Amino acid sequence: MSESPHVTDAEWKVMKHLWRKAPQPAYDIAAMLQQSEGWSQRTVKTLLSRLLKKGVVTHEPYKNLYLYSPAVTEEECVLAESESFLEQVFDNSVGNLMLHFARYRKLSKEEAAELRKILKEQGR
Amino acid sequence: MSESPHVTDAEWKVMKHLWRKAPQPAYDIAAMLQQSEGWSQRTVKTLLSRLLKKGVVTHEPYKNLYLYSPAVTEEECVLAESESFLEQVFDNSVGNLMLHFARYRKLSKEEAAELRKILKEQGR
DNA sequence: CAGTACTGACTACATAAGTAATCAGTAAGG
DNA sequence: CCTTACTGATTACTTATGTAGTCAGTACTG
Repeated sequence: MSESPHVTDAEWKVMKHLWRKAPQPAYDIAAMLQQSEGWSQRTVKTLLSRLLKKGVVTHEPYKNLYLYSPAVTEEECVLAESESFLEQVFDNSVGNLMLHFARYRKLSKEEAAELRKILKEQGR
Repeated sequence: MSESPHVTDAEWKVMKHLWRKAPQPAYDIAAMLQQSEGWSQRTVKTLLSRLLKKGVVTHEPYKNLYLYSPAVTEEECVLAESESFLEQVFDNSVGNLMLHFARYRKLSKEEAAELRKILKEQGR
């Protein structure tokens, strides 16, 4: 089930739109991505078909077209992607990963506070 | 210079060996990866050539063969990979990334302490 | 009811990536 | 010196990915 087949970069962008709002007709999704990415409608259609085949999105007939929806939650995808990244780049060491990002990218005050809270909770 | 051309999953594994120890003859690298990944020597040679062409590794003649060395540091690659991951999956929000990993993966006491230190330093 | 404008299905095509075989050169062993 | 065992270079082949075109069906327009 959580066997998410790899979602590629381009496909990921499609998913972002679907997670934000679903169900949606291909047309609307294509329109957005045409704007943001400069892709042709065809390109978006192709990406949707591939995502369908991979089982990452579903569609239901609506009038004479289909309405697309995500079949996996964003959380699941983020998790899968994160795990593979963690493994490949940081040899599965969350510690190193966290240190890396803490060093290279500043957190906002709020984020830092939130993070401290989580650390504290995990503390005991 | 830091224009690291994308290093793929398979190539990344080769780099790990090179970062751990260099310079090394192709033979040694291939032997290790044959063990750990079950790849044929040919496969490793191919990966090395591609890395060479991308300029991510260099080689110097030694006797009748070449000794390979990384041309970019692990830090550089980790950084590049991390930036693109951060952007794709977390829309460039380090905060969200950190929260995600803090929630899904426990840190050891030492790591948590180290992280707190960094947070504190950044605090002011 | 004929034309227009969309839609999804299918097809296309170049480049990347994973995985490996063939080939020619050379150093070491007998 | 000839065979053997390696080496790097070149070539190969499959699947993935990015990007998009063609085609047949259908709903709205007039």
